[in-house]
Parts: sequence; C-alpha cells; structure tokens
Amino acid sequence: MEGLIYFLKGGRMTSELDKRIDRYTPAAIEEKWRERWASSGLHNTPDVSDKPNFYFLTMFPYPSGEIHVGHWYAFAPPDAAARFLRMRGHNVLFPMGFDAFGINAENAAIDRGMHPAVWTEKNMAHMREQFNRMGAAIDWRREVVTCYPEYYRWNQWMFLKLFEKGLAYRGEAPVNWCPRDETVLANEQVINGRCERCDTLVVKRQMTQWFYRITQYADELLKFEGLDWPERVRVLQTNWIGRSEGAELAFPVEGNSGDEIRFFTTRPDTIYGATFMVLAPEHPLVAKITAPAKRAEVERYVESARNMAEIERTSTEREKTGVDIGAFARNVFTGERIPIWIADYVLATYGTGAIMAVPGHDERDFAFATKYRLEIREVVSPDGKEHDHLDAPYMGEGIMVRSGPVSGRRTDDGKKAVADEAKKRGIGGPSVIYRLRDWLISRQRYWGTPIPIVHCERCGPVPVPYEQLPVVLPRDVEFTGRGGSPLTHVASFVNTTCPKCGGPARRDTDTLDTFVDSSWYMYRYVDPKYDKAFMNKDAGKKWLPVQQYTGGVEHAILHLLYMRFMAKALRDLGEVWFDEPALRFRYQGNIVFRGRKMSKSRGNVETPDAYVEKYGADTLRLFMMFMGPWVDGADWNASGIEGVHRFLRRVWELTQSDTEASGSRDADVDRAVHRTIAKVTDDLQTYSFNTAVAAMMEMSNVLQHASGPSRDEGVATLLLLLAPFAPYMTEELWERRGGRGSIHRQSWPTYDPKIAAPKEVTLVLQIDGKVRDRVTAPAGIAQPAAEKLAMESPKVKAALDGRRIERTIFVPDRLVNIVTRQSS
RNA sequence: GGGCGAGUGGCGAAACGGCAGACGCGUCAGCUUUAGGAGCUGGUGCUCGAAAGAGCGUGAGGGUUCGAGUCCCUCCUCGCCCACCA
Repeated sequence: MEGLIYFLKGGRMTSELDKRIDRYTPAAIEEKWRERWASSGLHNTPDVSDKPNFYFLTMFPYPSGEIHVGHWYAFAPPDAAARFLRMRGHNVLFPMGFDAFGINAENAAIDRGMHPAVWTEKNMAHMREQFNRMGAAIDWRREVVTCYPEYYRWNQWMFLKLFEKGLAYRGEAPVNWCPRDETVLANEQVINGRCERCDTLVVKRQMTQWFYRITQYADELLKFEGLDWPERVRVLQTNWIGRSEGAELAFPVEGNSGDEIRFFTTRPDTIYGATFMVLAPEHPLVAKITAPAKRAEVERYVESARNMAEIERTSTEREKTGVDIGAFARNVFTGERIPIWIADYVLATYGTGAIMAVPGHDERDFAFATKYRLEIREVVSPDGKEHDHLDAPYMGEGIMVRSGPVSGRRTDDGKKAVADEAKKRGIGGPSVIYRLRDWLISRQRYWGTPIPIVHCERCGPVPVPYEQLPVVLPRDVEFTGRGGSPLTHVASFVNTTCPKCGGPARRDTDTLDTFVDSSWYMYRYVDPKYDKAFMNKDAGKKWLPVQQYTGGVEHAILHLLYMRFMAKALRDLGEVWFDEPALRFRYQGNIVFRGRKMSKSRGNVETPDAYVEKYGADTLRLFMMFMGPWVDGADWNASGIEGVHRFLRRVWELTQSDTEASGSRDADVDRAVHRTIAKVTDDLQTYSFNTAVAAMMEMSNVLQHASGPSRDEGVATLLLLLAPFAPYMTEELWERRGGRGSIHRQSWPTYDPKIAAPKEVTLVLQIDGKVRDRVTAPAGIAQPAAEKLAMESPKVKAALDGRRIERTIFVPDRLVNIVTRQSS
C-alpha cells in the first residue's frame, strides 16, 4: 500500500480503480513524514535567519508517563498557532522539555521499587514519541530536562545568588505541613486546606525553612503594564497578592515590661471603638504576658489550635473560640484599659498576628464580642446620630461618633487623621500589607534540586562555593516512604566539611520546590547545553522575552507568579534585561471527563493513542481545535471526531479528481476562497481555532461543487490554510501535487478584500423591528434605492396597511427598518 | 460569604446591538451497494398546517433601543478562584 502511494505520487488519478486505491491512509502518510521531517531537520530553528525571531512557548509537561487528551489539547492548538506564525514569515522557536522533578516519581519509587530517575526517563521517552506522533513542530535539540545536573546546577546557582542578595533566607514560620507526603508546602499548593498532590488535610507547623522573598516584589507584581494577559489571570494574581492599605499601630501592654502589641488595621478611623485586642495563639507575646492564673487554660487552647487542621481552623462556619489571657493593653486613643484575648480566628501569618477588635464595625469581632459578652461600641454612624445598641456591626462609611477630637468627621477623612495622629505620638503610621507570603521553597523530599547549603556547628548555614556546583543528587538511596526524606539517611551525602572553617558539617537535605525549576526554564531553551551560565545571553538576546506563552489556567497563580518574580529577581541581579518574562499569555480551558477532572486515581484518563491509530494524528489535532472555544475547555466526548475525519477525507478527494485546466473564473468561488483566507488568518491570531476549522469546512463544501481554475487555485489555497492544522496530510498532498519543498515552508496565503467582498447582499426588511421580508440587492446600495425596494415588497405593503411611516432606519448592506405609528 | 465567568436545537457550538442556530455530530428520506459499511443528494429549533404560510423561540422577570442572545437592573442555576486576610 505504502509503496503504491509512493509510486503514484504526483500523478493525477484518471481511472476509477486508481481513485479507489489511492485513498487517504493516515497511518502510512504520517509515518513517512515523521521520518522525513526528522532526517531533514525541518523543525530545527536557527538563532539567526533572514526572518524576524518569535519565541512561542507552551508550558512544558510533567513526565507523568502518558500524553493524554488534556496534553493534546494543551499542545496541538499552540503547535498550529506556531506553524501559522512560521508561514507568516517568522523564525519561530517552539521548544519543549520536561518538568522532570517532583513527588510523583518518588511515589512511584516507593510503590513499585523503580528509581525515580528510571521512571522519569522511561516516561519521557514515551512522551517524546507521542509528541512526535502528534506532529508537533518541536526542535528537540533544544530540549530542557529539569532533573539533569546540567539544568539544576543553575537552580542552585540562582539560589546562592538570591541568598547573597537577601532574596533567599532561612526563617522560622508557621508553615503548611502535609502529614502524608511528610513535607512542607507553599501556600499556593494548599487547595481548600488540603495538599495539592495527595489531598491530605494540611496542618500548620512551626518550622525553620527556606524562603524566596517574593513579597519584596508584591507591588511590582501588581503591575501588568505592557503585558497582553487575560483579564482573568490578572485579577486572580491581584487578588492573590491582596494589597491592603491602612495603618500599623501599637498599643502598650499594661505593666512594666515595655511590651507593646503591634497590629495592622484597614480601619484606623474605628480606633475609638477598639474595646479589646486579640492575638493569634502562636503570637510570641502570649507566653510572656499571660496572667499566671490563666496559664493552664491558655496553654490548652494554644495546643488544640496547633493540632487542628488548617481547613477546620479557618472554617467560617465554625463558631469562634478564644481565651482571655488575663492581660491588658492600653488603647492610647481612648486611654482605656482593654482586655487581651487569644483566638484562632486571628492568623499568625497575616499582618502582625494581632488585631485591635472593633466589634461595632467588624463582623468577626462582633460575633466574638457577642459570644463572650465584650463591649460593643458604636463609633461610626451612617447618619451621624448615636445609637445605644447595635444589632449588627456597621461596616460602611459614615460619620464618626464617640471618637474624641475626631468625632463628626467623615470616616474617609478620619482614617488619615487617626493615622497621622498615631505617627505624631510615635505609635505607628500609615502602612500597606499583602496577603501574599514569602515563597516557601524547601521540601523534605528526595526527587528535587538539593539546596546548596552546608550546616556547620560553628559557622551556621554556609553556601556551597560556586565552583563546587552542582551539588549532585545521590542516586543510591532507599525509598521506604517513611522516616522523612531519603536524603537524610545517605551518610556520604550528608557528611561533609564546612567550606568556611573546614570542620565537620552536614549538608542541607531539603530539595527545592519544583516550581523553582519551572520559574526560569524559558531562558534555558535558547541554549540548553550552555555550561557557562544559566542562559547563553548572546542567544537569549535574540529571543527573549517570550512573545507568546500558553498553558492552563490552573497555573494562573502558582507558576505564572513565580515566573514573573524570578524574572524581576534576575533583573535585579543584572542577569536579564527585561521586567517581564512573557509578553502575551493565552490559556486553554480544562478537558474534563463527565464533568470531572481526568486523573489516574479516578481511572478516567482518556489516552489519545487509539484515536491516532484509527483516524490519524491530523484528525485528532483538528478535532481538538474544532470541539469548541479553546479557552473554554470541554467535556471529553469523541463522538464528533468522525466529522472532522470526513472533512479531511473530502479534502483528500478534492485533490484527487480531474480538473479542467481551462475555463473561466468563478467569482463566487473566488469570493469564498478569499473570505476563508481572511477568516482563518483572523481566527488563528485570536486562538479561535474552532471557527477557523468551520470556515475551512465551508470552503471545501464550496470547492466540491466547483470546477475550473478558481477551484484549482482554491484547493491549493485550502491546503496552505490547513497546513498548520493537519501538517501530515497537507504535506503529502503538497508533494503529490508537485509542490516545491515543504508546505510548511510556504508563505501564508493573502487575500484581496475586493475579491472577498460580496456582489449582492440580502437586505432584511423590517416593520417596527419585525422581519417582514428579505430582498436581494446589489452590495453598497444607497438608502433611497433600498427604501424604494422595500416599499415595492408586497409583504411590506401588506404590513404597512393602515400605518403611518414615522421614520426609516437604514443599515448599509444589512437592513431597512420602517418605524410606523398606527394612523388614527 | 466575596470575586470572576457561563446558561442558545437531541448534542458540541456560531452570531461588529441588525436574517438566531454558521460548521459539525446525531437523526429522517432518497440514491448507490449482493449485504454490511462507506459515499452522495436533500430535510431536520418548537407549535399549528397537506402546503403556502403563520405564531413562538437564546435560564426567569423587568428596562434602554427603531431593533437585544448581545447593553443595564433584579433573581435562579452551574462552573472556577478566594475564603475569619483585620
């Protein structure tokens, strides 16, 4: 069969027999071109060519083992978009790699006894093969794999650079701990109080960990200037960073210790209503200032808060609890002595871990005060009148009452007045805080980048000297799944000497969060084998920043925020020359299966291989793009795949049949062709793949019923338009029709608006907005002529009977609407 | 509880404020075929009607407009994100 296809190539079929034999056989065609493209290096991208460079990046996958339909959805449409840009005259870098570190590999090792490195290699080999079957135009020479020492040594290098700059630090903080994975998690990896990976309830633990100081860039990360990113992603990031303006103030603790409680508030104007204070149970002052009589009760409460799962503790449904610690602070504005409580509704990790409670004007404080019979005082009134009793807290703006010298002011004005007054008295002043916390980057896991730090009893944490990088992850370890990270048990790795004093020391056994790996991989693609720096800057200058980035919305906060942070940090280290790593971002929606996320544990992962086998990769690519709007994702249902396959077969048949070399042009066909060029070009720029495919289907329907030179040219044009979508079949047909070189190296067709413009239009005739008739008119018909046509319509005449014409609306080439009034 | 997004045929969907349902799936009828399949031609929102045609139709209700799936308000349902953030 295959031989026959080769034999027949280029020739037009004449007999019925030949026609039947020379059918579309995707399997043979696709294999043939996979080999040819690989050997000719068709997808290799030079750093310099006669065309302008364009860096088109799609988020690299985790090597989970299988390219599933979700991957196809993420990669096939961007591949088409990248191919389109190539035909439009760009030198497009479309690289691929693997985000190869991570906990799954380690779990596979524990479950199956296979080393994570072996498991990962096996998976990558399979997935590369699947990428190739997809027909993705990937330059594999530029592949990046994050678990190789030549990659992660630069991860370590960056860590040390950030450490020098104070952007990486070791600190004690209440952190998220997953008891099952036995590791800490970043805030961003806790989903509904559960571990992102294994769904186990996360608890808070006080631990010493490594952090990247992302909060230093909070304000800059809120700016999206010059970025063409979807509104949705910008909003998600903005909310995640959570900027709040207010004041940070301090009230002294009663007694001689000189202690004070610092707190943040967005409502300094309500300070005269602060009738008590609340500390987080973990607040460092608790142990110090608790009254001896209350100590036992307080300790019990602190202990129970510590053991509570994060989700339970922060549940809004739960009734508030707390304990009076028997200490007092002074509200320096009212001069009053106010009680200090601890309660777990105050979070140690936000602000200063302490609040002034204003029950009259805060819901949570109101609920707490009501339960524990604490004073609720009105200090803001909507109308300026004082009320003796509040049934509910009043959170709105208004006139300040019972507020000493600032009474009678409006709250917006009072905010500033109180903050200024506090500053004058030396107890604080205006302040801004963020919801965003520093990025916790250390993990107690094996399969990741070792943190290049040595702990010396005498010198403390000491950076590994740059010339000793990489700190290689030891291969021989035992995977038991218990007893913490396997690294802690590898004596040859752990025991070392201090680079500073030469004394005995221990290596840090934590590894870096894999989101660190992926925060800079786009710089590595330009020259992944470069061994003098994390990036070959000469090559990088030709490509970066990324002009188009695509990936799933689920990374809107995690990866996309870390990636932006890393670019800014590297910029401040003098290592990159731009503020933002990716100028334009577009996301695809999720592919779900019967309304649920596909996952191996649910056993509902759909593999594309069977469809590729049956219909070919071109069909599956096209189907992925035809299903619906790319941003919306889809519930996987392959029932429509026959339709796109039939379309490809029809295109194939179009190119097989005889055509008339002579004959006259057909204006209708020419118009359809040029309109389709316009539509597909437009849709590819806006990622509206589904309507682009629909337009090509319409075009092929027109061509099927046409003949002559217009048809022949139309078929050639259709192949070019279809090339980014169905690269294999179009390449085969291009060759058979005697095309020179690869179809993928051809120029994208252009269209003539004059040819695309319709000659005739259908004018809709309306009476009072209701459609009464339709007439055909020459395009560009003027209003008077159109109105005349309308008045000639019998249906319009009938509908106008007994009505007086008030006015007429004319929309060129579209409609005439006659507005009437009942004549009396 | 807050924020964002979405509700259109049996299904996936399309529609610069201007012919609702392009394109495709499914389905029905016809042609073709020994048969199955594939292919081709045509129909297919709902209701009434033999037909011509008429009426009704974009989650519900109101509004703006000559004209609303599209803009505004209220509500309902679903999805995503955040969720005691001071």
